[in-house]
Amino acid sequence: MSPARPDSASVAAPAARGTHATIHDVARVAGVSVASVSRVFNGRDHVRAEMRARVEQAAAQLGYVPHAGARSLSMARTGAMGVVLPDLHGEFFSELLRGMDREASRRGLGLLLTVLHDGRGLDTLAALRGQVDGLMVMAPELDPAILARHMPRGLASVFLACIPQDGSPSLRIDNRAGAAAAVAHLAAGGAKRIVHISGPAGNLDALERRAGAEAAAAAAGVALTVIEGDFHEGSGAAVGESVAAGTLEADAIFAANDMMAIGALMALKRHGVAVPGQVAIVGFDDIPLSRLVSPALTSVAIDIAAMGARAVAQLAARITAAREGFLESTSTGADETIVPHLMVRETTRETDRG
Amino acid sequence: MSPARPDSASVAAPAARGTHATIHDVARVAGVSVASVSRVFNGRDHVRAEMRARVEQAAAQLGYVPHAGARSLSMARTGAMGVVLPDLHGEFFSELLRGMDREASRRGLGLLLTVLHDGRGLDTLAALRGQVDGLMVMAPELDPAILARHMPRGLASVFLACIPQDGSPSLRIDNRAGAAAAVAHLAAGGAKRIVHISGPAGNLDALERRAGAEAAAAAAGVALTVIEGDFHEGSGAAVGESVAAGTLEADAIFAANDMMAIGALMALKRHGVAVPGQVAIVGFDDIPLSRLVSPALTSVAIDIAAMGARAVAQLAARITAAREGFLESTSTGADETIVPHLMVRETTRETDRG
DNA sequence: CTGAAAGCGCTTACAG
DNA sequence: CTGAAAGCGCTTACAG
Repeated sequence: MSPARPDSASVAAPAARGTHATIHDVARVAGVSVASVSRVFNGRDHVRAEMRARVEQAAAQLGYVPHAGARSLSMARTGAMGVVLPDLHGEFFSELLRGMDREASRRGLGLLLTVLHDGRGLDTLAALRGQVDGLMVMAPELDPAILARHMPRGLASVFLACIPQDGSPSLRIDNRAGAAAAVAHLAAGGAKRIVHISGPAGNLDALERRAGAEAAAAAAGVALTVIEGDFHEGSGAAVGESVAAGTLEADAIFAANDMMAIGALMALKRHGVAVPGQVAIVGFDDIPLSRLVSPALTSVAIDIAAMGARAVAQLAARITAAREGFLESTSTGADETIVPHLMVRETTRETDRG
Repeated sequence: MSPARPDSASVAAPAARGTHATIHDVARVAGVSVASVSRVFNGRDHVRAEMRARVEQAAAQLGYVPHAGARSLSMARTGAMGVVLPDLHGEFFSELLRGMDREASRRGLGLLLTVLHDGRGLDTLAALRGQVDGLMVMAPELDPAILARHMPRGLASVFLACIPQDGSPSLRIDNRAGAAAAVAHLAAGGAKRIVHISGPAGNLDALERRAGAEAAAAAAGVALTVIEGDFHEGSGAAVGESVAAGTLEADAIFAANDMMAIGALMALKRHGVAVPGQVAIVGFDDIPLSRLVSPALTSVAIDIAAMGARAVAQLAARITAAREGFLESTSTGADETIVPHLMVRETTRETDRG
């Protein structure tokens, strides 16, 4: 209705300056109703070939692209899934996202990333309503009650490596079993005094790994000293330094993740301590890097990408179920537990090069 | 209007089953207009304290959360930025996302991820209109013309490491300078026959790095043989094997990225070739891993996270400019070039341990 | 097969 | 300060 800028010489310019053509513009140019334009673009209903041609013509001429936001409002479906992760770094997250993306893009779904910088970001979760169809939440550090309080009510969700709230399915790593396998392996290799570098207190994965390590150590009758780390290389290095200096006695180290294990490994090497000759090492996660350090790191492996893909599949199932009316109280989609396995490499076995 | 399910005993249940309370529900319960509810939640206009209290009461009682989709439709602002990346893996991407997230969450913005699996996914780009406020696109492998054809018209965007289309600003790495520095460093260290493991043909970064390497080799008067790789560890390993076998003569290797450099390094070590004693190695990117392999890899460093953060900042500026009416033809936000620097480590310098 | 109209859940001039 | 109404750009029963 507003007069077109006279200096705009282009064909059938859309309404305002800089603005996109809308479905109304296309309808007007094609001389049909907006309903028909919608039908042509969604292709479910039947439309006459001539109508289709005219609409497609007009759309091409105007450079029309449907507005995803408007569409999702009227269809009550956004085509995106929210991913809520703790502060991201390292290969664990790129692997997880990679797996999620693989499955999501197969289904034509987008991924909306939200990072929780230790707690901050929680309030943005509720704001995700209407922006995503569901949520995948990984928050191993968070008090479940706090997390629960911030979850947008009624939004389908699946929890990764943290305790599920409502009937939401969860994907859990069997941390106990993995840690126990690591310690049993070290004991079988002759270790007598194992140091466990744990994850930060309050982290669920960390707690479970520690419990598994303690159980296995008790079962094998070997000593286990726990030193709290923070999942970063530095805290592993500190332990390595202590062991090299003799402050801390150990013939084996089991770290709650690979980065700490690698930190310890580097520190020991720096001080000329033979690995695994004098001190054997096992990590957890089996990030791609573990294979590349030398000696290559023995680690408890989980298929991180597969876990991401499973999370997407579970969430998709849950969204469908919700749409078809099954209420949320029913736990749709059973929980899944991922059982890790030990990747034995050079840090736990004598190699022929001294 | 539809009769509430009689078995639902909960207080003031929202309209349909499983459905969220809307702004209308809150307005009804609070006994005010929807406009007032909106004002309370947006807090720009003045509202009486008593009104505010009643609305907040009602909202809390109903568990009301504003619908982001509806909001963004009427405000023409989604609060999300689209990130378009090539198939993601490795630390480069987690670093980039980390940097983007840092800046985006500071601004209260979300990140919507779209991965281009070599070309597939391009058609989903247009569908992003109305779902994000702007786009950050990294597509070094794509024909710029093809990319241009698929870009949603009129959506603000910034290009990373690829040629900008319209007046969109771009963030470029000075690949030539970085590669030249690497080769000059090798030549200065005494290398006479350098093998360059390039990235895949058609990749812009790869082309530029190669060009920089060739120029520097010519300038230094040393021989440079180019072998095409694919940016993955395996192709670097293959070159390492050839060098170890003597099929390929080289006293230095410059790889177009770190993963290939590490592949070569591992292969050489496996065959007992001394690094850097017999063959020196330089990589590109300086991913965190480079520091951890042994000997630690000399590499051309770029601050990847900072680059991600800059992209977000540039895009934000561009979105603001577009909103305030500066037309897209004007190139808002100057291009930025990031100059890498050489991180010298053990693969190019004799260490005291033989 | 096609169109007029209502509706998705918000925001925001426009009047009071 | 507050409310009624129009509008954001789509989709989808409902009639024809």
